[in-house]
Parts: sequence; C-alpha cells; structure tokens
Amino acid sequence: MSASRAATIEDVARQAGVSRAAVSKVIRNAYGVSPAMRERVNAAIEALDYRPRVAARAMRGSSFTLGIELPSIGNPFFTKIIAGATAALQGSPYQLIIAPADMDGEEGVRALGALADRQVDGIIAISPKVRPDWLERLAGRVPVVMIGRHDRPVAYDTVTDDDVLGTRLAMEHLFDLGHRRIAHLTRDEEVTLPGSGTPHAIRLEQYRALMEGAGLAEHIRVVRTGLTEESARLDTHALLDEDMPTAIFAGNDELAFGAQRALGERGLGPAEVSLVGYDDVDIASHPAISLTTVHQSGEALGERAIRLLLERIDGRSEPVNFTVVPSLEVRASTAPAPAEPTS
Amino acid sequence: MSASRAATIEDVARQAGVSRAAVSKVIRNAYGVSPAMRERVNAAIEALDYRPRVAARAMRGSSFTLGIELPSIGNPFFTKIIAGATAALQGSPYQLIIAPADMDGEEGVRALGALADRQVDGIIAISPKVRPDWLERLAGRVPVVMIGRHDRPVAYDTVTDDDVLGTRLAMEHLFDLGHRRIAHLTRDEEVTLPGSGTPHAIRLEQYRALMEGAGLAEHIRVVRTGLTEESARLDTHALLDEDMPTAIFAGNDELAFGAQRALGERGLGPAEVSLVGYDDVDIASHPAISLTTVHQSGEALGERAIRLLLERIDGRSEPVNFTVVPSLEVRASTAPAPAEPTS
DNA sequence: CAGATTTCTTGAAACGATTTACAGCGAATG
DNA sequence: CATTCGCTGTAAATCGTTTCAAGAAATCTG
Repeated sequence: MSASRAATIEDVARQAGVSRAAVSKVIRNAYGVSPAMRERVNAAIEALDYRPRVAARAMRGSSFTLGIELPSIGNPFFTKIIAGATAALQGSPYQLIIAPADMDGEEGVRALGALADRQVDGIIAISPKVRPDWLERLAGRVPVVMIGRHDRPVAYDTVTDDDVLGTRLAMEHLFDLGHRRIAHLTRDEEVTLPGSGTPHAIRLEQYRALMEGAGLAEHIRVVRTGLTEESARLDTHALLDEDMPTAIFAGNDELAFGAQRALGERGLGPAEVSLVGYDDVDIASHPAISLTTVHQSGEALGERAIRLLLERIDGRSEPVNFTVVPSLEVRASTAPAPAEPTS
Repeated sequence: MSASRAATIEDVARQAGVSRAAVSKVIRNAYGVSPAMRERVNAAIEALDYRPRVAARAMRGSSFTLGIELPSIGNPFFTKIIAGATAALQGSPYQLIIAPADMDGEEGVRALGALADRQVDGIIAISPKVRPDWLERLAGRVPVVMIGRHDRPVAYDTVTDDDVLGTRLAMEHLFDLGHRRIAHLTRDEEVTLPGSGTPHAIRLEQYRALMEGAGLAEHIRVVRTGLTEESARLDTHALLDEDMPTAIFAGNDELAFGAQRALGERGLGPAEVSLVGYDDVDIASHPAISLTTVHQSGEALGERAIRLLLERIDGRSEPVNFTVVPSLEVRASTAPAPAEPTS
C-alpha cells in the first residue's frame, strides 16, 4: 500500500504488537520465541512484504553473501566453476555474487577489495596474479578459498587440479603418437613465473621437464601469448611462420581454439599438426572442433570451493588443499606424427 | 599494525585530529574542506589503510554497487554483455556485481530480490521470464534497465536488439538460397509466449509471419527445446527422425551448436541442411564451425544498459528504449537448397 | 506456598558511515 | 564600529538491524 518506503523491522514489530528484537529473533529463528509469537510475527512479515535490509544486517552480523572474483568472464571454464558453486549453494541462505575483474593483474586485487568492502562472508578468488601474501592478509579478515593456485597457504584454502598429472597425460599421449617437435603455447611471463604455483606455471614447468626427460630438450619451444583466443591465433601464426612443430600443447582450451583457427586458416589439419588443449570446455567435444584435451571438472572445483568456504565460516582454521584428478579426452585433433623429413 | 580490526572513519578522524564528518567530506570530496585539511586527512587514510565499509554507507547514502541479474552464465552471449558493461564502468566509482540465476524462471526473481536486498544503486535484468509488472514494482524502489525484452515500460528502461529485423535478415537469406522447408528451433513455451516481448517470442512470431508471407505456411515447423546445447542436440535428432527440413533457423547460437552436433552426428552438412543461428558468439566464426548467424553486439547492449542506468541514478525518470541494429554474418553453414525430390 | 528456575519478551546499546544544522571566525560591507 | 557574509569545521541525529542485559511471567521444586 504505502508506496512510500519499504517496510522495516520496526513496522513489522508495530504491526505484530511486539518489540523489534522479537521480530529479529523470529527471522533468524533464534532460541526463545513461542509458537504463538512466531505465528503473529510471520503474519505481519507476510502482510507488509517485509525483507530485511542486508546492509543493516551486515553492520553487526553477517551479510549472507559469498563473493567470487573472476578474471575474464569470457572463459567458459570459469563459468563451469560458477555453475558448480551456485549448485552447491542451493537451499543455503547464502547468495553468490560475482565480481568480474577483466584483464586481470591489478584488476584482480581491485575486485577482491571491492568484495571485502562489501562485507561478504567469504571470498573465492581465481585471479592467478594476486600475490599469496596479499591473500594471506585478506584471509585474516574474511574466509578465503583460492582456486587453481598451488600454494602452501596458512590462512586460506585452495582447490586445484592436479596440473602435474594433467600435463603428463597430454604429453605422453603426444609422445606415444610419435611426436618429438612439440611446442607449448602459454600465457605471458607474469602468470607463468617459476614457483608462483599458477596452473600455467606448473604446466609450463612440466612441459619442460617431460621434454627433457624424453631427451627432447633441443625441441623445447615455448610460445607466449595473451589470454584471448584472438591473441593465441596471431601468435600461433607467428610460430608457424618461423618454425613448424608437429604438435602444439596449449595451456588451455581458449588458446587451443585460437591455435586451431590459425592452423585451419593455413589448411593444416591433425595430420600435419596435432593439438592438445586443457580444461575440456563444452564446445571442445563439438564434432567440428573435436579437440583432444585434458578434462578437469570445473563444477567439482566450484562445488568444493563453496564447501570449504562454508566450513571456514563455520569456524575451521587449519588450511585445506583439495585436488581434483584430471583425465585425458582423446579426440580428433591429435594424430600420429607425420614422418620426419630425412635430412 | 593493529591486526585486530580494520580501521574505521573514527580512527582516521582521531589520527588526523579532526571530526568524523570532516573525514567523510574528504572521502566524498564534498563542499567545504580546506586543502590543508584534505591533505592531513588523506595522509591519515593512507597511513591506516582505511577503506569505507560499503554496508555502512549504504544505510544512509548509496552502495556504489550496480547489480546485473543473469540467467544461465553458460551462454557466452551474456558474458559479452558483461564485458560491455564492465568496460563502460571503467573509472566510475561503481562496482558491478553479477547475481547468477541459473535455470531461470522463479530463480530470476529470487536473484533480483537478492540484489535489491543488498541495496544496489541500480539493477540490470536479463531473465526473460520475469514479469513486466514485477519489474515495474521493483523499478519503483531502484533504477532498473531490462535487456532484451521488448516491453513498453513506464518505470524502467530497455535495451534491445531489433529482433524483427534480425529474423528477417536470417529468413530472407534462406529464402534467397531457395529454401522452403525451414524449421525453427526455439525455446520452451514459457519464454516464447505470444505478446510477451521476449527475443525468442519475437523471433518465433516473425518466423511464422515470414513463412506465411512467402506462401510457405504449410512448411512451418516449430521445434521446442530447453536452453542448453545438449537439449537442442537431442531435439534436433527427434526433428530429423520424423521430418527432413532443408534448413533450420535456430533461436540462438547455443541451440544452433546443438543442432550442428546432431547434423554432424548424422553426416549431414550444409549441402543437405543449412543452419542459421542468432547472436554471433565468438566461436561461431571458428573455421571448423563457421556458423551463419545474426550478429548483435552484446558489448553495445551492456555498455548502453550501464549508460542508461547511470542516467537514471542521476535523476532521469522518463523511460528510454534503446535498440541495437543486427546484421547478418554469412558463413559456411548455409548453402543453396538441395533440389526438391520430384514427387 | 516460597523460592529457584526456566521461558519469553523488551529496552537500549552497538555497528560505521552520511547528513543536517549550526558555531566560530576572519573579511567585506554599510 | 557593528552587521552581514562566506568559508571551515563540528556535534548530533539518523539509517535498520543484531545483541546484550535484564525484567516479567510462567513453571518447577521441595
């Protein structure tokens, strides 16, 4: 009726003829309210279409909000993480909000800061560029779960894919097919700093180690690119201009698609250059794309991250590191290596 | 130093030797503060690493937060909208947060409610199932911009694609190629209610109108499916089992990819069945996919939505409807219709 | 039935900012 | 010289909720 202002707890209390505190108790169904009172209060809430203001609640208690910080929403793998997270939150009183941080780097800490300023009850971080010590400090104020980074944190939890295993699966598949000149397409230096523990850093390290282990050190070829499909396409063209590997191991599916575009534009198919991705994004299984890739379950990552976050909110303080096990999806983008030109 | 608690405005005031109100003025750079004081206060803020609590600000003023409600994050077209929105917000004091609403319907209003409860300063809504009258009521409390729906709102703004034109472009392209038996793959009844003004409803209406206009009423064939690629794949198989159109016009690219999968699985290519999508998602231009589709700029939609929202926050009250103009991207998934079998 | 518990309910004090009203104080004006 | 004015800064009220301490009523003990 009163289009003037939304109802407050005060209005509800007046309508029900009780005190504000009593209404508050009913809402949070705390101890010490009689069925009769609960009944009356609920009727008043219904009648006035009352909804508690989250901002006001946040000032004393909690905001019932969980935040997830996300670099480049464009990446469909991240949206799978979100899907897993929202699913895990079904029926809980918490609402998930996403703070997009496009073009990660400084943007990542900005978005995380924005979430912290909004008094969320817990934070899931994905940006690989955010420094561990920064996260530790953040984790001192609010529960934090980091996805993807292989840290040894003390104040927050991590949920990761076993990138060492995943890389091994991909590389051994290529070795088995007879490939020797295998290039690795990865992101810029900043996200692949040795020892930083980012997924791309580990995949790169492992690529190097496995190549060396196979006696192929001389064929190690690392191509740096940005985070978009388009930049991967361009840098793959550059690679092909000066060198011709028989296989490319891409740091993730986005990059693989870019490489696949470049190969397609040159009329090169799996018979000439094999291609392996990482993530197993939905479209990778499309028959026209059919990308061989390392499967990791984004849903499981997201779901687990939420689980750990809720545990932390509940009081746990020892850090937990959870790992999901990847598997290889062999599709049509990989084929036996072409015969070496006899030199 | 004091790892105990984050600094409050009180602490800053004490440190700078001024009143809380003065600090507040500096932060919002309001009228009436001397350069000397601004200097001192800023130093104190710096020293204490002070950050205003958004919840507290929201109680009296604004939360400097804009919310966008999003059904099915899986759809890459929506992520383009987000990209456009975040770009438009660069440098503004506002932070964008996304409330995912998976499996839209009731979920959509739940997510919108959650945003409203969080006192966001403005809301962008995408779920097509949310009723206009519900939005009008919401818009009475907080500025709202609806993306995609062709309503005639009084209290909120809309940003839409010209779906009438887009559908005409797609269908005329197919007519020009000689197609007559054109099926339309669209979503469930609930999102295509005649007169509801959702994009899918308009595309469906136009499909019917254009088929009739071309004297092809007898060949109208509407296939209903869910919102995922997988459901589109299955329903396309069902369609092909009982009927064999020479072309399929899909309601959006996700559905088109599902149809493309089904066609691929049966060894059918553009020579047998042409396929047109809608949205022009990034992957549609991948050479292996090469989907003919109606291009609409998600970035422009997102950017415009933000623009309108900021105007409303600034005080505008007459509703504005903004439309972006689609174009047709002709690729390899469409080809001349095969010769009719002479009956 | 008096006293001790338990159960229900309430008023008032936070929480951390913004906003409003106004006080102090030189300078300008008549 | 007294009044007015413009500029800085402050005190206090306010926003809507939770929580704490304590009062009132009901129930249980012995």
